Amino acid sequence: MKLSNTNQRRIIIEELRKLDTHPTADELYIIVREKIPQISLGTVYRNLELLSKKGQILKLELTGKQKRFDGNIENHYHLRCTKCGRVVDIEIDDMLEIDKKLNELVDRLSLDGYRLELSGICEICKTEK
Amino acid sequence: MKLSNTNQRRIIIEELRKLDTHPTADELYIIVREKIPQISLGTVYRNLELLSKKGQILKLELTGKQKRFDGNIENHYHLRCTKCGRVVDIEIDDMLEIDKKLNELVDRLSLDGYRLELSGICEICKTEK
DNA sequence: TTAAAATTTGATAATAATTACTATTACTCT
DNA sequence: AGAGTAATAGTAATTATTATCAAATTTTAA
Ligand SMILES: [Mn+2]
Ligand SMILES: [Mn+2]
Ligand SMILES: [Zn+2]
Ligand SMILES: [Zn+2]
Repeated sequence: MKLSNTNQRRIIIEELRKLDTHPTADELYIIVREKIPQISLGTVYRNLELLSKKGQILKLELTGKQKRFDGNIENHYHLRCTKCGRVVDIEIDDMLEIDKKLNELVDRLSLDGYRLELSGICEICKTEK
Repeated sequence: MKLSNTNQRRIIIEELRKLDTHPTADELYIIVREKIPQISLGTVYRNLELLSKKGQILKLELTGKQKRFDGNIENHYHLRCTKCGRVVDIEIDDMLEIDKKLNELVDRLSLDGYRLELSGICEICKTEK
């Protein structure tokens, strides 16, 4: 099935792509309402789900009860801050090697993939005493 | 605060330790009711939460909406089956190396830890059909 | 041993996050 | 433009989990 071009859908992707905060559906809903005040929360949920199925965005099912979404579909890793709960992108060279090893494992065992989540204190929490 | 010795708590740990299926709270509730028919679901939730905080069991927050629990607190890895949804233990030599690398990373960046979940078809689904 | 203090329980209510439903509206394709 | 398909807003329902609280059980310590 192909996706129609609706205003709602376009704004949802646009606004998500502006963020690096990995918002939850309700967080993005608040932002999108500034552009389309009458949009419903269900529409945001529905589209985030659809878009992630189509591979246009990422759905992050990490620890914590709410799903989060990411407009950046490049292969990268996330750190969940144990203090503030933020999910932040992590850029480490070592990851390349670990990623390689994990992909080898996945290939050899004919698996689908893996999900890796680091946890610790984020940079923001580190700097602000 | 120390935990009292209640019959409910004892049976919950006992039954969980007999399983390698990583049951959800409601799945374990059904099993425990065979020993203590009047036990309430809230008691099962409460105790699983407490016991995991005390480190006596593991709480697995993997993909999927329900939390799962594990009586085996040894360091080991899990595979979520994309077909049947089961969570199964995975025993692979490679994991040792990957684990080592990940722990090095965690140490060097002063993180807390990491969470890794593999996904693919489990052995049971592979053999049947 | 016993009684007060602390903890836990079962029952139930409440909450949080997500999904389902549906009449109406918007897109798409010709 | 008009038929056919898909999506929307608004709302209800569902699912998983947590909270509340009086009664029961367990612990502590006299
Ligand atoms: Mn990201
Ligand atoms: Mn296990
Ligand atoms: Zn933080
Ligand atoms: Zn399976």
